[in-house]
Amino acid sequence: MDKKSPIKITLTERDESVTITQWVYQTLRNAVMYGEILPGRVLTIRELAGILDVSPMPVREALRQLAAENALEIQGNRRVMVPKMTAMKFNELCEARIAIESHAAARALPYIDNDRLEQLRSLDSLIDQAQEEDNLSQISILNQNFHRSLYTANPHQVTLPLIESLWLQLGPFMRMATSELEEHYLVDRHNEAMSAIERRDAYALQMAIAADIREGIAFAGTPEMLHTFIENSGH
Amino acid sequence: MDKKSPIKITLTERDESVTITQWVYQTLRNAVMYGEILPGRVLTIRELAGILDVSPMPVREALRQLAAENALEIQGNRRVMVPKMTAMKFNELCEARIAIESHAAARALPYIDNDRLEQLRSLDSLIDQAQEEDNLSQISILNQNFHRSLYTANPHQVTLPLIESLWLQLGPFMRMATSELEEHYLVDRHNEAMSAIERRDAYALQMAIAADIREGIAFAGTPEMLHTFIENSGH
DNA sequence: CTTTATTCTTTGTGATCACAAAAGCATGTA
DNA sequence: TACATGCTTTTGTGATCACAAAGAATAAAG
Repeated sequence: MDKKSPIKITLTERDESVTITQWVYQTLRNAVMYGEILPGRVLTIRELAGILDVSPMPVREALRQLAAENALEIQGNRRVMVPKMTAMKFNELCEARIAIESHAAARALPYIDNDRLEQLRSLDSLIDQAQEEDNLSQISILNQNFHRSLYTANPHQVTLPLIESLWLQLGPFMRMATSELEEHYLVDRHNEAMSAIERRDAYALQMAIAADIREGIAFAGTPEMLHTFIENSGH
Repeated sequence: MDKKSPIKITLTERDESVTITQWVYQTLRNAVMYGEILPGRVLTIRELAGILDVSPMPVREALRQLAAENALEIQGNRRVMVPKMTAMKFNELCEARIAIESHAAARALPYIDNDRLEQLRSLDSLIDQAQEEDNLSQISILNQNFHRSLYTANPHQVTLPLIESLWLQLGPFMRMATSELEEHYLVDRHNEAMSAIERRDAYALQMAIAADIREGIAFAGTPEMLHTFIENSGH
C-alpha cells in the first residue's frame, strides 16, 4: 500500500468553527514546515485524504493553495511533491529573505508605536528566556513571531505574504539552524534591532535584521549540514 | 440577475491540451491584470462558472489559487473579491517592487550569458520600436518580458513568483502608468540597464532597474490619477 | 537477460448533489 | 426614520461518481 516513506503527519484537534479545507491546509503546511514530509516525496490526494480521514475534496484545495505559495511543487505531469533543496537554492532563499525582510523592517519603522514596542520587548525577553532554557523549537517560533510583529506594524503591509512564502520554502532548515544557535549567537541581534527601533535608525535596523537572518542560517549554510539535508532531498 | 457591474471578461479559445482549471485560472488572472473586474466587486463561483460556461469546480480551484497569490482577497465571510487599492498600499507595492526586483537583477547578473544578452537586446529594441509606434499595451507586455527575461537568467531563481504576485496586485495600474509613458520617458532606463549588464556593474544595474520601475509608475502615483483609480475602488 | 507491447491499476480532473451558513428581503416594532 | 425579526434565496463547502490519462505490472519477443 505505502510504497514510499509512510508519512507521519502530526494531527491536531480540528476546531469546529474552521472549515475542513482550512484545517487540512494548516496541517499540511505545518508538516512541510517541520520537515515531516521528505523533499521529493510524491503526494497523492487520496493517500493524504486517507491519512487525514477526510474526503479528497479539501485535500485538493489545500494542495493547490500550498503549491501557489511555493510550498509544494506541481510537476509537469500534474503530480505534487515537496520541492527538493539544493545548496544554491538555499543560498538564494536566504539572500531573498535578507533583501525583503530588511526592506519590510525599514518600511515598518515609522509605524511602530509604544504598544508595538512593548510587544516587541516582551517577545525579545521571551526569546532570551527560551535561550537560557535551551528550548530550541520555542526559540524558532518566538523568533518568527518577533519578525512578524515587526513587519506587521506597517498597516499597509504587502510583503508579509511573500516573506511567509520564503519561510515556508526554507521550512525545516530554519529549525535546523536554531539547533546550534546558542554556540554561535555571540551577539544578540534582537537587542540591536530594538535599540535601532528606539533610535528610529532605519539603516541600523536593516543591518540588525540582515545580521540576524544571516547568523541564524549560517551553519545550515555550512557544507556538512547542507549536505545531510540535500542527501535526504536526493531520493 | 446581475446585481453589480455585469463583468465583461475577455474569453480566449481554450487549448485542448490544457486543463479547464488552468484555462479558467489564466482567464481570470488576465481579467484581474487588465482591470476588467472592478476592485471591490464580489465574485461568486456560480456566477463566474456561468460566464465562462464551465462547471463550478474549476472556478473554485482557480479562485483559491488566485487568492493564494494575493490577486484576490478572501473576506472573513468566505467571500472572494478583487482587493481595493489605496494610495498607501500602492506606494508600498511600488517600493516592494523596487526592493525585490533590483535584488533579483543583481542576483541574475552573474548568470547572464551571450544568448541571454542577445535576447535582452532584442526585447530592448522591440520596446523602442513599440514606443515609436505608440503601441502602449505592447510596451507594457514587452516591458514585463524584459524584466522577466532578466531575472530568469538566474537558474536558482526564487523571487520571480513573488515578483509576479506584486505585478498581479498592481495589475491595471501598470498599464495605466504606461499610457502617459512617452512624455515622461526622458531617459531610456533599459539602455542604461543593458550597459550596466555589459559592464557587469551590479550596482548600476540595480539603479537602472529601480529608476525604470519608479519612472514607470510615477504618474500613477500622482494624486489625480490615483484618485480616479481609488474612486472606482471605493464602490 | 534485456527490451518492447499490452493489460491492469492508480490518480487527477471535472460534474453533480446535499446541506448548512450567509445574505437579501420583507414585515413589524419603537 | 431607524432598527430588529422571521422568511426565502443564494452561495460556499464537502462528498460521491464517472472518466481519461498516467503508471505500474505483466507478458511477449529479441
